[in-house]
Amino acid sequence: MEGVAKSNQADTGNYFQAPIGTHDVLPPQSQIWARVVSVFAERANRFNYGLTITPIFEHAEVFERIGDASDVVRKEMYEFRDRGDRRLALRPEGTAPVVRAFVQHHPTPPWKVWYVAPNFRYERPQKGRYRQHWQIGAEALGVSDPDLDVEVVSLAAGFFLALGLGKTRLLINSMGEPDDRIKYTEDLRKYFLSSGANLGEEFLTRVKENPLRILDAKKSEWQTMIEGAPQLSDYLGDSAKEYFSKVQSGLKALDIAFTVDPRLVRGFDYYTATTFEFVSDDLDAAQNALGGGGRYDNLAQEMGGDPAPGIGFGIGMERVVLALEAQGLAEEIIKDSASLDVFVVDGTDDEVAALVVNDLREAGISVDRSYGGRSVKAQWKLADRSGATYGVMTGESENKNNSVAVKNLKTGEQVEVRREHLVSQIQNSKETKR
RNA sequence: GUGGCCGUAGCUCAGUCGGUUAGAGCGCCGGGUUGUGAUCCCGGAGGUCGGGGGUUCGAAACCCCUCGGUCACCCCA
Repeated sequence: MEGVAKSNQADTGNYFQAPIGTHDVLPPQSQIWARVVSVFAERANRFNYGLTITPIFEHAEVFERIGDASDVVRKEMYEFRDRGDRRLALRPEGTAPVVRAFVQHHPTPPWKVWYVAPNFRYERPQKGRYRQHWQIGAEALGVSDPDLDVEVVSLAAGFFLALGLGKTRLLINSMGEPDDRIKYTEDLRKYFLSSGANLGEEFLTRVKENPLRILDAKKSEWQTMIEGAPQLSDYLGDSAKEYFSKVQSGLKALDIAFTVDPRLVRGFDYYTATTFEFVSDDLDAAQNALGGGGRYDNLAQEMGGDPAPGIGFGIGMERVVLALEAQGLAEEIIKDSASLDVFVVDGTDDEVAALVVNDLREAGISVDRSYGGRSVKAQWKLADRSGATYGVMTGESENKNNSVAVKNLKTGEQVEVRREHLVSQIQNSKETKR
């Protein structure tokens, strides 16, 4: 967007809605997000990865290190100058800030961290692709060891499994060492120029700028030619080959299914050696990647730090949620997490109901009530709709006995319970339900 | 950035070839006697027909612009 906006949005009254490509996540949908994050956090903890929180914006230079050939940097960054005339950018991806933090703080390797954070990319939104999207991810820095590659992949794979997304497929590849890749890129360019010279301007531009990107293009006219292209695997040096085969045997040992995809090149220039991607067949092919990552052994150095290898991945929150919905798991999660134990109906004019609510809540029982002085009938209606297991009502006659009415909203059965026994009674029934 | 489709109540949608006060289901609020939900019955609130301009005696419907959504490409999570 250059210069002044073409039209005055105030005319249309559309200022007060979420900006294009962003959205609000509200209850009960947000329960799914909470579940996804907690499942990941729990697994990250088991793998001894610690939560890391980096700024939502960084100096633009941090992200420029992820590659000049990538569209994310070239045309999708939310870049701006602050009042001190610093060039800043909203985070477009999760790895660069973590590497920057590693370079800045010199933690003892291996430095194993996880994060959940929003990313920003200025692009046309569509299903599963937004201007603000959340990624949940993990990075392990300072050590180059195939076992660590396997650990990182296994963290992600186990996460999908724990969520019930067992059908997620894992694709892996090796980008080799920088020299291998340079040689390969040259040959690839030569091949494309000789065999695809008549495929148009767009094709030629890409051959020039980043021939690797042609490999995963979706254009059907290009497919035959792509299939005949030289394969990166034939260019790997001995050490890269050995590393990659160790990663593969490590995955096999852990029973993690994968497919080697020689055309998996991924979006950022910083990848070296292992790259991987998790795809879901439940999502449309246009954005079926749930997550992906790889090794970036030169990135720390490019940020001015001492050479330090690293590997990590990012998983798209919105896409995981889409996959859960496609699998029919989303509703289940929402149902599971909406568990109100008690709804209190206030049948008197005093403070008793408020006290009952408070006693139950302090005892760890989830409780709601109505406000605004509604009729008892209306309150029972709300109790029903709240999904609570029990309705508890205060009333004149119960007050005389220091008791409340407790009604099982599923069975309709109702008993009078003395207030000093209420908490233990509800707690016991919760226990037996399990 | 390019192209296709779409925009009527909180939600899902109907609205015939342009023709009076724009409808339904669900949801929401209230009532069906004095303190009891789910079913049933009755009533009610809620709409600048995304916004602006135009054509017309007359526009939710037709045209243009714009905002937004959606899908595809590019690219990516």
